[in-house]
Amino acid sequence: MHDINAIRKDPEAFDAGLQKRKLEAQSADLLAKDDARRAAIGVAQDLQTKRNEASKKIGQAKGKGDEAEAQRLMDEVAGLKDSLQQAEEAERTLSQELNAMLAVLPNTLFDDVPIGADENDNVEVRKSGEPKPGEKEHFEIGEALGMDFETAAALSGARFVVLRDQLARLERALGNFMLDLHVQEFGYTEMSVPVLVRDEAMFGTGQLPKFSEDMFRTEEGFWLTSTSEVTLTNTVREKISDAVDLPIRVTALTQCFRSEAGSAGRDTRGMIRLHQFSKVELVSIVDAQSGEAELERKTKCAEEVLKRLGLAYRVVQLCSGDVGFGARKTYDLEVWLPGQNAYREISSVSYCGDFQGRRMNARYRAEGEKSTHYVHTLNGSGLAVGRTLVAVLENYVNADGSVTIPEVLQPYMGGQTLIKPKE
RNA sequence: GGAGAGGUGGCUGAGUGGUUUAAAGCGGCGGUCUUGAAAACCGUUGAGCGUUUGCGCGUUCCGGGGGUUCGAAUCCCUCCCUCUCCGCCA
Repeated sequence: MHDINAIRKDPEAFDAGLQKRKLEAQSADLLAKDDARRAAIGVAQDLQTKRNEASKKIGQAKGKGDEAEAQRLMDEVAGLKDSLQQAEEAERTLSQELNAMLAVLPNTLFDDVPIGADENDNVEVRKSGEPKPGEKEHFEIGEALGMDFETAAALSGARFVVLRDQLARLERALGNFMLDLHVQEFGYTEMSVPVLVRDEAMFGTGQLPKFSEDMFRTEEGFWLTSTSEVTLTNTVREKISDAVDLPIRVTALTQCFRSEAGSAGRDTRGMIRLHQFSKVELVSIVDAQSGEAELERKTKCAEEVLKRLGLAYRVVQLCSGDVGFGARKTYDLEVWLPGQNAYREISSVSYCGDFQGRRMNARYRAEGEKSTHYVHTLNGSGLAVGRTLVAVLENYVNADGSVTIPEVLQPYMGGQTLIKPKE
């Protein structure tokens, strides 16, 4: 959510920011609405002042037992009520209209975000590891090991998967390994959170009101979280934190649910793009000064998972056309998939400034300061577990169809070093 | 699912239609005293919005939203949440 005061102060800068997102200038419309709103507030407040003064006098007269005087005063302000209600209604309506306009505007990009149309214009920042050649895609490798799309289709339809036996355990091993790394070495606090949330939580992180069609909703009105960014970030909703408690770094391994409404025909085979997948999420709540450093730190935390798994990857900075709605700056981690002969997104790490903090009304109080500030938020995958499983299969497959278990995962697999197709 | 009780500031908690401000306590901050600290005592301490160069002035907020009234924390409607008992249940 944007700060209308900031827009009023520098409308040109705001419109320039929208233009970088390929959106029309809107400051004129917003400020016109804001002017009307503030005028309405002034009118309503004047009437409230009159009413309060009159009511006080009536109370005093009644206290003295002077009913005639009280009645005279009441007659005097009889007309006030209607005009006050109208003024309050006008103020309410205008505020709601302004908020509705602001709620659908994306965050302002940082100056260093490169201009571009889509993911093809993203800029490579660094690379790690040597991309290997390979022939088989993960679903070809996985078939013999317990990756079962037919059964999943019978249960739930397209874009679901059933993992059996050693693959199921490998998925669990990956999740546990990631959580342990972030908790033990990077100071994140592990959380177990709901996957069903209310409208307010989805609004706070920016999924609502604009992206309702990307998510699933229950008949009771709950939303299934598309990422635990929603729950982890909203833990500070409507709260005022002490600056000494920042940064708050939290992580969770949850199932994520996405309708994939706009992606028909993309990644239809395999487990790259599913309606349900598990992901380890990393969220930070920080003060206004620490955001950019935290973005670099979090990116490194996510990268470390890939390094320890021995997977080649690259870091790209998203261009203006690819940065998400709530973010000011985003790094994607792309893992090398030999079967696809390509780097594919496996993590996305974003700095949102105070955009979500303002939507959540989440604030902090700096030491020695009386006033409050909105918290700054960051989120990133650390990593998408399903896609990491894909990467392990394609990078560690052997000629006989078996898959070597990366060393760091072996303790999580009971010491097992290899998973083999059934005879 | 049935019945009942509740939601008040950072925390505890009083306040059932009015007479200046949501009492009081705790916690926080400042001060007095002290070599220093503790204790005691004194003072101070909510979040927004509008307006103003500023001091300030005004206004809203007692779970959310509406309503009744000249006037609402207090009365009415509605939604959300918490707790207790019963039922069901991993």
